[in-house]
Amino acid sequence: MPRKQVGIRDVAAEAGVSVTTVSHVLNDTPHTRTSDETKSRVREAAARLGYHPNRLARGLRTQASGMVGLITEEIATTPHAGRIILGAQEEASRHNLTLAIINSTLRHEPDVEPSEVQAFLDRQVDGIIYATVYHDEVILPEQMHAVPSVLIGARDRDGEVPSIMPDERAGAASVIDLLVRTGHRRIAFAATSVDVPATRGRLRGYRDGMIAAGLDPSAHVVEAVSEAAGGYEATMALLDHGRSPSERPTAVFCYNDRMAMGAYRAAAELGLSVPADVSIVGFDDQAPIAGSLFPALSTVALPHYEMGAWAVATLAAMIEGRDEADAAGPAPTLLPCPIVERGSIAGPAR
Amino acid sequence: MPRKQVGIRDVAAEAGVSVTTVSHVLNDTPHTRTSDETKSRVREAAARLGYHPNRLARGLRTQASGMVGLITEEIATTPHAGRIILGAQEEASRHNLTLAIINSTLRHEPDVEPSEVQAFLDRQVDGIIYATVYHDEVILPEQMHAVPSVLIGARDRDGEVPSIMPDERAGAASVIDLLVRTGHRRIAFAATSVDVPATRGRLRGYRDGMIAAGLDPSAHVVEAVSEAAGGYEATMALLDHGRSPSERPTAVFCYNDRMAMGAYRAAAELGLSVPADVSIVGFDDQAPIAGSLFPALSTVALPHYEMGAWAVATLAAMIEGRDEADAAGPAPTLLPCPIVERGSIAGPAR
DNA sequence: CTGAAAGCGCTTACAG
DNA sequence: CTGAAAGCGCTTACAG
Repeated sequence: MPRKQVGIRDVAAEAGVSVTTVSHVLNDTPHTRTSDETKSRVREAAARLGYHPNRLARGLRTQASGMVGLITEEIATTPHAGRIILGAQEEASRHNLTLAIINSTLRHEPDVEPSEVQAFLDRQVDGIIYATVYHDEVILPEQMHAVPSVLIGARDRDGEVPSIMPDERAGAASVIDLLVRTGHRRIAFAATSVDVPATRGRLRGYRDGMIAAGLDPSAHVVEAVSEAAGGYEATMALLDHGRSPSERPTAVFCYNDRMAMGAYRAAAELGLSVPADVSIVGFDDQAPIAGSLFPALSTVALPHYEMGAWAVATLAAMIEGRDEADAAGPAPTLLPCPIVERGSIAGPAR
Repeated sequence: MPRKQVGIRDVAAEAGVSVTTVSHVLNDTPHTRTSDETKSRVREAAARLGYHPNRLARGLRTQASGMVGLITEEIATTPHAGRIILGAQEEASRHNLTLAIINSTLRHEPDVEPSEVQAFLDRQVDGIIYATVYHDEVILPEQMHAVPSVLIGARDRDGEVPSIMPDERAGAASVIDLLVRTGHRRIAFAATSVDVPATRGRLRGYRDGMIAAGLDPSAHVVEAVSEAAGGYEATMALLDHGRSPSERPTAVFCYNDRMAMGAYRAAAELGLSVPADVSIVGFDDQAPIAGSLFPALSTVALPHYEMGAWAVATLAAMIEGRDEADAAGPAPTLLPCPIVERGSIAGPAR
């Protein structure tokens, strides 16, 4: 191992050509003719020396660092963030881009902190992704327009930056449709009341599904906190409200998997078996929960990986000035939330 | 907003000084005298123009990119990875370093893939972190020694790279000690048999704790798969083995939180209340589970955030050539696994 | 088909 | 106390 890093000059010397030629050969520069013999001399010299171009130097010269910056809001509190990062990273690798990450602490004002954007701009990133799962809208700082940018999980208030969100509404509607097709008619919704896009989208989807099936969309809706405890309470209220079995819901759609976890407990305490006596579905496909419940929970998955990948792919298109760049447009792109069927749905007991 | 990025030359012109002076003033270069009047002229000019030094150019010149690379193995499958990243990122910010991330797919050979290391080297990172949670030992590629490196969750077989691991053994022993002090004597271990550091460490810790209390370390150990289903089976076997209540374990220490989830279900089916009839403890403090169970699960936390932060802090020390760098030494540093007490431990029923 | 030279935006001996 | 100049390692018109 040579102690000093080998540079393009070393390769040129080794191959007996100029650095210009080395650069052209190694980069396959278009509109450049080099004899095959020279080409292979250069390639062999580079290989022999173990030459790897310095991306910093190249970036400085080409004004393109080959880096994209991902600002994640509260990666700490969202266990999903990992999959967004994974999707972004893998897509970045495909485009030969490097992904840098900065975590942003959650702020109460719905606007992105300039200092984190600036840190990336100082590094000459070619693009910036801002990922949030909490806001409807976000106000981007001026600086973010200096470079191609995309938004995950929020809409740009000014409508200038492409954004992507899960289609929670369609996801919820599709799982209601599945329950209907499985034979259920009294389908309850263990809802929650925090005013974020997810709560509204899932409620709308539930209503869409019920109405499409000709069912009453408000007869079996109960609100509770979006935790296991809330799911327990909501399900208790739903299934044990002094109702006769003939008017009791046969399926409970829970706002999220944590609530579904509470719903399982409520069912168990009421002596109801899942899914024989009551079907339960969740939302989120949250890593350890959905697969660890018994029976395993049927739920609706959030396309985190896909959103991360979409963000980088869109950025890459914008960076390369391709047409897809504008195709995104100001309205948020919606990504489907697929149903993950496991074992918690069955036809209603007759 | 000026369309062209403002450079040090613009600041020099605006302030009426040379770029040398601008650089000295803005970097507070030691052994350099500049009149206060000039200093403030420069600073004002920089502020007025909104000047931010190009880190790429600075990196090229100083041979220090200010970037550290984190290679995470299978971030996808380990929900914990997020906290490692968070710890690394926040510590990096403290050192004015930028964190870049590459995901590495899990390989069967216990050695790090060179191409991912090379990708970072090409970017002139100042240091590399390789994070794994699966291996005992890892064989690092030659190239990784070109730059300061640290290992998370694995030991360097060659003993050259500092590494950090959770002290699973001490963590397990401490929670057994807690159960003993709470009055338990028949403490079972729902173990698992995969041969990784975590299984061995937790088993040893369990034995340490039992022996320290003068109890039989093998009377109540059952092995099962490390999932909820395994925890259910193990707990069933442990609590319902045709034993009389007087010889039944009063506490079950589960290999991980997922198994604890199954243990809860087993207890419920046996009509045993947690923690009145049986105390249950887990390990991992896995995000949605531990807090979502009822009662909330007492468990042992893995120091993911701390390992990420330690890695960057150690790297920073090595980069700056400080003494702490060598203090780490070849033996893995062990980080404590703190007990997180929630509601699943109580004194044994008399 | 190949190369000399300028320049990306900084920092840093060195000179004055 | 301040500045002219070299150079980090590349790419890219441009010339031959």
